[in-house]
Amino acid sequence: MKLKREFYNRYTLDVAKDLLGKKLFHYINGEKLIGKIVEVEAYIGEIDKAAHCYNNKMTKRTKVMFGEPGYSYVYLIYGMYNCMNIVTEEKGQAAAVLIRGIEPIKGKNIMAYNRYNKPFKDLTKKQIINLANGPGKLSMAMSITKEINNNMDLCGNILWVENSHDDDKFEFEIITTKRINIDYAEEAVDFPWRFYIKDNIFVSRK
DNA sequence: ACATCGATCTAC
DNA sequence: TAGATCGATGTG
Repeated sequence: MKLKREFYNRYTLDVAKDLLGKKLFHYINGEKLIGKIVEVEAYIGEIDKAAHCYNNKMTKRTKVMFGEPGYSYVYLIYGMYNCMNIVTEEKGQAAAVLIRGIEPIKGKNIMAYNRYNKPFKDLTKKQIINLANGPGKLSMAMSITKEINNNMDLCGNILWVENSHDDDKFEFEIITTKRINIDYAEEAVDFPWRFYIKDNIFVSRK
């Protein structure tokens, strides 16, 4: 079932943990690309020097994070890669969850072409692992770009998240760590706001 | 107008 | 471990 807005309208750390194991959908060119979310990070504007919206700084780019929960925040990083976030908490509270890793479920052949320009069956074991185990990689694999997918309502029919009965069958343990590549963020460097599924091979790093 | 830099990835 | 690569942002 598609997650409703109420799911996202909660404390960001809870949303982040609860997104693990859920499935990210992107309907594009008549095909459904699906990946299980295995790694996330939380960003909360008010107190978090690592967040683009730190100190509730609203710019053209960060505006979406101040809006309704359940919208996408997709931005370009290092001039080359897209990163996808999901806006959380009530309107006016700037916060989001960065999706950092997915396990490819459906549309694997398209993902393989998006990443390596060849069919899934020709991928090496290493390339399969590297299909979507990072925020830039998963955006490329799932054809998510800021031009098309930023500020998109996840309660719509293009980009959304679902839970399923399958999820209940698989118990998993959540590992909590510091976030990655935010060395500039002073005390926020140590916030334990990264979460991932223990032992899942599609997590970006242990 | 212009300088700076990044919630990354890849190849060396 | 360094280089790619460019839009957003801040400053003047």
